[in-house]
Amino acid sequence: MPDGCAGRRDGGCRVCPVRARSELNVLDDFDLGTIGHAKRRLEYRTGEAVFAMGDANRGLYCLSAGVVAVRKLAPDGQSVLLSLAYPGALLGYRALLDGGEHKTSAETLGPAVVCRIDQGTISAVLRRNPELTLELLRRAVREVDNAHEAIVNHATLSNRGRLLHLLVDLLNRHSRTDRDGTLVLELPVSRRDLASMVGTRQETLSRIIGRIEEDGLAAFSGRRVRVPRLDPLLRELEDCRCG
Amino acid sequence: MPDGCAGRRDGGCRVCPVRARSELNVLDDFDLGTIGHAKRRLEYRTGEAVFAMGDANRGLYCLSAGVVAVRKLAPDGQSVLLSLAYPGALLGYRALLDGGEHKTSAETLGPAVVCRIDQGTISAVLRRNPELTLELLRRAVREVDNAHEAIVNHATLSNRGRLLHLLVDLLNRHSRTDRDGTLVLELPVSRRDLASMVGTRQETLSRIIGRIEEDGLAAFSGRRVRVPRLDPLLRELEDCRCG
DNA sequence: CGCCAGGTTGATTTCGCTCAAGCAATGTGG
DNA sequence: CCACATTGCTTGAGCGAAATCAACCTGGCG
Repeated sequence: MPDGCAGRRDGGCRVCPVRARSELNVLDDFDLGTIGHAKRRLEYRTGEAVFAMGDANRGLYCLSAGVVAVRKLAPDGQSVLLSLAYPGALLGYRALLDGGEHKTSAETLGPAVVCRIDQGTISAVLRRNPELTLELLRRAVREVDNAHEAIVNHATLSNRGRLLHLLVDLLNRHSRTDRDGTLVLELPVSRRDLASMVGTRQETLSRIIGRIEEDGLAAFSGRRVRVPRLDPLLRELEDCRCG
Repeated sequence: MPDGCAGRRDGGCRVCPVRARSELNVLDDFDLGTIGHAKRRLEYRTGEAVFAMGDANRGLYCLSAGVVAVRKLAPDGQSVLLSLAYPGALLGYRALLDGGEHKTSAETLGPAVVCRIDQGTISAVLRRNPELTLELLRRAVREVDNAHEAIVNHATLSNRGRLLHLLVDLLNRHSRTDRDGTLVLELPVSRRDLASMVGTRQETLSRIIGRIEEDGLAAFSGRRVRVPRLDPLLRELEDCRCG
């Protein structure tokens, strides 16, 4: 089981420390009790699908522990990794709102725990709490902004620039500092997925990584990345943007 | 002045045929009266900015007539055309919601009329109408989906494929059928912007257009595009996707 | 031991970018 | 009314980056 005691039966959502980080934290005790009763706690192993593109909406998912990849399948079969979700993230809210099928798929990248709140319950709670709607709206707005930024990055940065950008993001998200001050990052994804996020082929990615290592910006070894100094990385990024 | 009698003083928003197509159509007469009083009708000429990236939020904009380009300025100065807005579209709702600066700019592509509802008024109306929040949420969700689709297209389609895709979109949006059955499309944007939407340089775009003309799929002449048959265009698009 | 998935490396080719010139339409000032 | 600049678009030549195809590691596993 992954770390985090979230989603346990005892106390339900009311005391769930992960839930408190999600948009659901605007709910009062009553509604938390309601969804705490109605929710189902689901445990996944690596690589399982929480939902898949084309699936009918079955409610709202609250990621309690683990990391989930949000992908979209292109008509030609190849998949594009759109984003990573971490504990506290709500998944499937888009399909919930337009009542249609999921337009993305969510797949665990490691052991994970997800709580599902069935459609009837969450709809009722939503109707009772405009606050929650507003919070979801803010979330959606952030997501639009992120997507726009991704589009702009894709249009203006080089492959190398995008990889560096992604690295900085991931470093901010989950890196620890070694005793000698180097940042250590455990990549949550495979090379293939990494390439998909950067928007290139895995072979090309491999070469880019090689060049980054030559430049001494970072050292890759399997899924472990060691970054001795963050500054040169950021400086490089600035150069990519403005040059 | 562009076509459409929308946004006139007489009757205010209540009778505005354009407003009825926007998310504001969930409001009742009372609230429509409120915003009808508070709104200001703004007339723009070609190429003027409704708001610019970095501007403080000044309320919600309802596009009444004309076409508006939504852009994002990259740090290096080049601009990326993210989407086009048509009458009935609400603009600036994202900055309104997170209370921060505009993260995109909106610029008229021709003479246009926009109604601005100041922040105080629209905020009050929003508080009173969870319906409207929900409607905006649906809108935001659609926008996320669109952005995701754009990302996937960018990752999987060729330049030619993306241009064809864009053409089909634009044909659906505003083309008229000639007497001999050919579709005639008046492009709302310059070559430069077209290139930005496709994600390429204008020179490259020019060559792609040349090849499309050679293949007899469409004839470009300035901003006028004539498409004799839609089917082969769609077939090509399918090929681009699956091949 | 052989197999296999995930990853790297190499050789080749294709594609799109850059720089540069050309061209048509439009505007401007003398 | 004409010389001249400006703008928007097209065309061309050369080059560099990345896709493609293919071979080759390397570690895990039956």
